[in-house]
Amino acid sequence: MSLPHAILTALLEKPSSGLELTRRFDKSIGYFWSATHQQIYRELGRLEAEGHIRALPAAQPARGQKKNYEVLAAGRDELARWTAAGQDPKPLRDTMLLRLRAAAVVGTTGIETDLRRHLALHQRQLAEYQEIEQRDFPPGKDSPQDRLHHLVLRAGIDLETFWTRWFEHALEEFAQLPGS
Amino acid sequence: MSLPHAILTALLEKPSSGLELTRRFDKSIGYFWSATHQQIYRELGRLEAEGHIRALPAAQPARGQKKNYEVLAAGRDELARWTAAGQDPKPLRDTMLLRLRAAAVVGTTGIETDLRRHLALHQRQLAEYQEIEQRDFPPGKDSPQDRLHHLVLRAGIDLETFWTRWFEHALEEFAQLPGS
DNA sequence: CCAAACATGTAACGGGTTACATGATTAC
DNA sequence: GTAATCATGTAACCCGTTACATGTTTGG
Repeated sequence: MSLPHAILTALLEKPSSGLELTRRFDKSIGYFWSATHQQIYRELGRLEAEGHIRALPAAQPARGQKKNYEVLAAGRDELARWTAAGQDPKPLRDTMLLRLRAAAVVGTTGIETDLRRHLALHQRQLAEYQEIEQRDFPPGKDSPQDRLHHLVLRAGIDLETFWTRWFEHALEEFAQLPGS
Repeated sequence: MSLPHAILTALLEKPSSGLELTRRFDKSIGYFWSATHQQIYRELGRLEAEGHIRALPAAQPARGQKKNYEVLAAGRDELARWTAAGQDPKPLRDTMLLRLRAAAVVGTTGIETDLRRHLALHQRQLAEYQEIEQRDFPPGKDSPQDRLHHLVLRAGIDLETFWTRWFEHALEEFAQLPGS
């Protein structure tokens, strides 16, 4: 139950239409909570039915017609409630780690190529985050909002740093493995 | 489509019944791919129907009766194929980061307690992983299987290390935030 | 005018989660 | 004998994914 709250957050930051939200979920909030346009439209419908958001007037309820949404007081309250409520962290679920475990049984043939590819992807993501940091968080900016946003970005940067190092280490190990 | 392959891996490591698998998914493989007993039974049924595993004979097909499964050649082949095939990494999806982003809009009231709780949980998980490392991976052990298992465990240790540091950093930031 | 891009949806499916159901074995 | 535990399942629901459908505006 996080997608509706991701949408509420995005709409509070800036009222938008479904497609605009989809675009914003390709970056920004999407960096730690991705969603497709189908999910977003489905959820916008529910949020509107629950009275958490409303379509701005002057928007015809027709297909192919842009509909802008804004958050209502009830929606803001719900988001505040959800944000403050305790939640357990989700257990890790990582396919690559599972594949390495499987490789210990059925052999490592073919994985190394994908290890290299994943390393490159994580390096690229890291570079992207670092650019955002330099562009959006110069030393002067430190309003409470900026500090929170920077904290979140820091998590992304440090996570990608961890993964790039780990994949490098993994490839070193593979180089020492017999029959590779 | 990873759960069947997690199960195949577990069954190749050691033939088991559904409940034994469930127990093993609470540790070991479950550290990076968790599953409930309902998921496991559903998937065991499918894997058997597809001819990837079979129930060992001398097991009555009755309710409440233990059924041990072993992997067939077709199952091993499928696991090898899946392990070698290229797969894209899943985008990050983290509730706590989303909550911090929401907190930048609706206020930070109430989150700090949960930050502390999560920090403690990650510290505990880290300690557990470190115990496993000391117990299962003494300097001498370095067969290819051991190296792969150790590599996976290393990912867990380094990930939890990252999270503990990040939560500590987050709490420092919160200490400097006005109105906390 | 027509193709591309914009914009909003519907339908179907599969995996993960939760609640519940049922039979067999063991401990007291 | 009966309560707890072991063991295997069924059913319903929600979310994420994929494929497809439909209408509108804009550029050439």
